[in-house]
Amino acid sequence: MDAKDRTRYQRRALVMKALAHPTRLFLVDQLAKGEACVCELTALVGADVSTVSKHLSVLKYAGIVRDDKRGNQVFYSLRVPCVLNWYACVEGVLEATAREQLAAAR
Amino acid sequence: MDAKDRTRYQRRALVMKALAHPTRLFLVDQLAKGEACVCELTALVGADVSTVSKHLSVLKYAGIVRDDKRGNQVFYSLRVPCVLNWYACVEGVLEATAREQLAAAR
DNA sequence: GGGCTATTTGGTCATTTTGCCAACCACCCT
DNA sequence: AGGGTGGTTGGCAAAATGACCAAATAGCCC
Repeated sequence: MDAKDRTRYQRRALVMKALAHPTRLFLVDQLAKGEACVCELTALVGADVSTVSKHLSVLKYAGIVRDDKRGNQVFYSLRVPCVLNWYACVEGVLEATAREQLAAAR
Repeated sequence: MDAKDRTRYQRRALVMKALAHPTRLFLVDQLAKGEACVCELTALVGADVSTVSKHLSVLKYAGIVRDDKRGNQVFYSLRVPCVLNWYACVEGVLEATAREQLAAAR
């Protein structure tokens, strides 16, 4: 892995890292239904506003969501919906694991 | 986000976290070409064997790779190839970001 | 058995990540 | 201007991660 590879994988990892947190996955899931303001998302998550705001800024920095300030509030929306396709794969991983554990226990 | 949601997103995050590291992304990329033993992967990564071994165990725990001990060495292979499809999306995110930054700088 | 190679595990330390609070900024309204 | 609401930022303590070394384990080969 030379220097060029390293920066390439680091950039990719930045995007993955942004999705490597339960709250942020939840936020993406909510935004899949349509844009929402920080206040709505905060209520749904059930954490401090500042916490949710920081999670959103991580997603934004990674390029996954976009923000749009309208009047008093900021609306976030998905910029790259293709991440939603990952869920099927993730569920596949989890199911395969569950199945395997069952088989091992038998 | 109730307790049930939380455990669901935590399980998903476990899979995402496993891929949220440059070295582990590199390992998955290598394994996409076919199985490889820890010694080969260690040489490719260029880090301590123990470090690579731990990265592989993270991937294994997440259910992304599988290990197979044959004689003296352990061969790892991809268990869920669908993660390879994510790269296109990640690259899409990165390209969109790059394009947008160019536009902003203009 | 003894030595050798391949891999995992335990321990330690430095770095990063998270979450909350408090303070601050931006916008709206009167 | 002054007050209220909605968000972001800075700071800090707690928790999680990552990398290396050293030690332990497992499977050859002689």
